[in-house]
Amino acid sequence: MALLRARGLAVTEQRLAIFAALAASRDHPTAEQLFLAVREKLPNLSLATVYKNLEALRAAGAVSDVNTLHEQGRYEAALPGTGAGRPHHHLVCVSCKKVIDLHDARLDALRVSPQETQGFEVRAVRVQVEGICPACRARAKGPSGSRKPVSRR
Amino acid sequence: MALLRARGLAVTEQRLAIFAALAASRDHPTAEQLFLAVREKLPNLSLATVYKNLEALRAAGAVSDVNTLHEQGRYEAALPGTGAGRPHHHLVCVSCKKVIDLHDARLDALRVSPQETQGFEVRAVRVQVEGICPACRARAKGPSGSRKPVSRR
DNA sequence: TTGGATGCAAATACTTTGCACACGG
DNA sequence: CCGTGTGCAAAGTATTTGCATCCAA
Repeated sequence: MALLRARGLAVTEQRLAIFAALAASRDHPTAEQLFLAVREKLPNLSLATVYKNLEALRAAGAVSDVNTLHEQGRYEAALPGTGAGRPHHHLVCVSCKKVIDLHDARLDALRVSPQETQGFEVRAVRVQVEGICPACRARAKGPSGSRKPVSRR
Repeated sequence: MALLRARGLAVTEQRLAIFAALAASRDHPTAEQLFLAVREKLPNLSLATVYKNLEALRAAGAVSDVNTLHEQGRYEAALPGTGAGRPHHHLVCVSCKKVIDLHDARLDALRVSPQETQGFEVRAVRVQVEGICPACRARAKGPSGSRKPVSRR
């Protein structure tokens, strides 16, 4: 809350309720699920408010996306025979959303112990390394230019 | 191609071109990027055809989504102080799209060597374990009922 | 010939934006 | 009081679907 005020964000009933609902939830709700949950308490809450708050809280560091890259589907060829389909991992630039393959035998060999998989039948273990790519790093500290990250949307 | 026919899929110019474009691409294109690329060769290709083919090829196992869960944003509370924000990993059911937290110190300790990160400034390493959750496993081999996976869309 | 595939347009789903009014600090 | 937040409606973007026609098998 002090965190919010420090960022110039007002502490409103809606904002608190949205954050509380998120913190209380043990799964990873979508905006709409949060909307439905919070609306029990605040019946005239609007879905747009939920989106605006999730974004505000994310910018303040109080909320994170479970899924970077959720904005658009991305595909890759995966033919078992061709090598294109070998399991591999990804390097993702959180600024420009670029995705680069990462091949690493050590990561491929990762296994998760059955006690931790809670009864799941494991199909794949994917490692996603998030960071800032060289181009975006250059842009960020850059010569002079704009500080705004590039959006691929 | 034999794979396609075995699945009852016809081998069309569009389907081949879409797959070829995907296999040729070293990044992880969106449906629209593929559409633009393939349209150079097949000018009256439609975007809907791209989507339909990606889905058909995915079902046949020739294409995979880089991102499971891309269909909707999912959030979690992440307050640095509260423990809610500790880095953690996820167990994802590829059938019903449920996401469950996975805490594992060994995974938290994963590091990727600088030679492999291609100049990225690494912010986080996230492990996503994909599989079929107990409920969906039960449903799949189930007593009698429908074989269709549940969609959360 | 026949069932699957294509292209178009319309429909749907998710998310963002503009704006008038309300409210926290 | 001032600036941010809210709710509504409209716009925007991503994806899916219906349907008439076309083409591979």
